Amino acid sequence: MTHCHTILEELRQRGYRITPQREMIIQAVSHSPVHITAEEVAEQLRAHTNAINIATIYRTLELLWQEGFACRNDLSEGKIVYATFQHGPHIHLVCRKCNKVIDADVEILNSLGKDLQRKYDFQSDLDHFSIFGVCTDCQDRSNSM
Amino acid sequence: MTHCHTILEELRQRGYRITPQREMIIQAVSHSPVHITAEEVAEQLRAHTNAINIATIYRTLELLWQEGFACRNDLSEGKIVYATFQHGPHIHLVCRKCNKVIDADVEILNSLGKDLQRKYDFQSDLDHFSIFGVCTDCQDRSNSM
DNA sequence: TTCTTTATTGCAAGTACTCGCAATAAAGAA
DNA sequence: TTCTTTATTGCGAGTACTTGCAATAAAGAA
Repeated sequence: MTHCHTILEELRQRGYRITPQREMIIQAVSHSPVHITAEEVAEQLRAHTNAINIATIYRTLELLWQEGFACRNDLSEGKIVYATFQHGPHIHLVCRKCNKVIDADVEILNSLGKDLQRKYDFQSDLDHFSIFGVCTDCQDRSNSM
Repeated sequence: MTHCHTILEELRQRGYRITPQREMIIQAVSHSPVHITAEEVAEQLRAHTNAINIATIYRTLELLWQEGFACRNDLSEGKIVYATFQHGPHIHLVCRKCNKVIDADVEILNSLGKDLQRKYDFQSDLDHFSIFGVCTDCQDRSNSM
């Protein structure tokens, strides 16, 4: 609740307009305990109203990402997932062979973030981050073939 | 030339079949000096033959990625780009505000790769890697608003 | 060389997402 | 409160990519 309102207030202050559609979409994303897709937001909202267009949902999710209120991850499932930063930062190690996702510790990225800031003055989004590669099981599998 | 044949030979040894389509697609990708999209591969191949279906191109690019012969990057331009490892590893710092892409040094990721290997036995694809964030210019722009 | 197996292709339909444009409505001004 | 400006929405069309399935053809066996 509080979190939603913080985002809405910040958006207003940055000159964006607060519409009922945006309120509902932000509520849905920031209350979701897990990453959520645009289609899942749409499903949730259809319970309350059938008056929100899917294009608006895509646009709002893009906005939340661009303004730094949400992360946006391609988990190689054919869909992009979004989440607000309510639920603690983490890294996804995504296996490109079996699509398994391992959640890793953020600490591992601390020094990288600082290096990128220092060397390139680039403020990197490392809080919810995906790294592709090959997991243990799939490494073994290809060795034994 | 040599590079193509290495990939083809390796694929055959892993039990994949070598078709004229795959040969042409691999040639196109591995000779491209820059990242290339599926549609760009199709354009190039249309010069030689008009007999390759776009679905085959997508499938072959996916295969090259899964088997570790190509990288696959979402540069947030609405298209996915591919490249083989001919042209030296690098990192893309992609600005989520203005979509600018800064090429960074790979060395910056060396310790991360080792950490992920050690802690999670995860073999990460860090050779052509994208990191989203906000570039210098866009940081300044949002501070002054 | 011919046969057999089955991976791969092409096609057409489907899904995820984007974009241009006219209509609507938020937010500040009067 | 009403007016004005212009960001935002909904719609429909378009793009990027995926998938199921029958037909084709690569690769090893005979």
